[in-house]
Amino acid sequence: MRLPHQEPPANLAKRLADSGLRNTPQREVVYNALLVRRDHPTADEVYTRVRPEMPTISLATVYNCLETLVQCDLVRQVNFERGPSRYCANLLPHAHFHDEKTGATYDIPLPPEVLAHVRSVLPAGYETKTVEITFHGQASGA
Amino acid sequence: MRLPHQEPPANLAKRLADSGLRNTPQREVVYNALLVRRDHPTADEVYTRVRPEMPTISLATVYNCLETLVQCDLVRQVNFERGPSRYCANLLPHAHFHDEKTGATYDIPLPPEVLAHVRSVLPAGYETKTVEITFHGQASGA
DNA sequence: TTGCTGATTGGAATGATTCTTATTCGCTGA
DNA sequence: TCAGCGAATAAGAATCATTCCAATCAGCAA
Repeated sequence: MRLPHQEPPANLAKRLADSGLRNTPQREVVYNALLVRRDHPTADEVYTRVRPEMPTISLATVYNCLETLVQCDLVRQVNFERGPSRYCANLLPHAHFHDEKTGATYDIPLPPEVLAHVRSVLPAGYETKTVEITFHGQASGA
Repeated sequence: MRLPHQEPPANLAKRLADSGLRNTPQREVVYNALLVRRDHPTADEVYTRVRPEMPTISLATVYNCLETLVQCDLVRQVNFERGPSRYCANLLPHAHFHDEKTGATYDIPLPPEVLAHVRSVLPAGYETKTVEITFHGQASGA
């Protein structure tokens, strides 16, 4: 059984082409880093993870690649509490749980009916593309 | 009829005392600035709004006061998309709507049952204190 | 009045991100 | 295959929000 949120990396080239952008080795390794370890790394963390494989890549390029991926809708950029941005390759509807003790972030799947219910609170005249839901608290190991 | 989200500023002294903190003129003007104009200002905007009344206040103090107010649960700090933090004196449960065109932020009241429904997606073992819900889109004038 | 503690100031320092500029790359057409 | 062109990358400077720091300052207690 293939996990539905495991987008095959082949999508990258297609999505880039659809946006009129080129595929490059840098974009591939950056995207792959996000697919391989889905722990919401910062740009800097992606940078250090990617350098063993591509030692000449620059931090600026990592930032550029991440921004490109976000614009191609392959990656979600996540910000809470004024720290560095974090990046997330899970494209299924999900909320984030932010553990205030450890700082870790977990994906929480979001059933369509919950999402619909949340959207229903919007008065007429508010057109929304995306909804972000973030829980703050702490996750017990149990 | 008094609007339920209009906390009388008298609360400030009490809340500060409850936390073992002092009330100061700086904290008062900063808190008042948030009550008077509830448009989710940044620290810098609060700074410029407050200076006419208190020209000697420093930006660092504005940051300090805002942080204090947040810790006393009198003010919510809001972050989206890696801009400066914004501050919100509305303590009723509400979501935020962020207009991507104008950059404005609107409060969207959140009925308790919606909030409960959202919380219900959390698996066992996730203890949460706060939930943040942010819509991104654009609000039509109509 | 004299200390004491917490609060405020102003400026320096930090950290994440963006900008700038030069260089390189990859593709297209000759 | 080669020249030309625009996009992408690299390296470092610059920016912006925020925090830190050291020196006062204010209010209360002895």
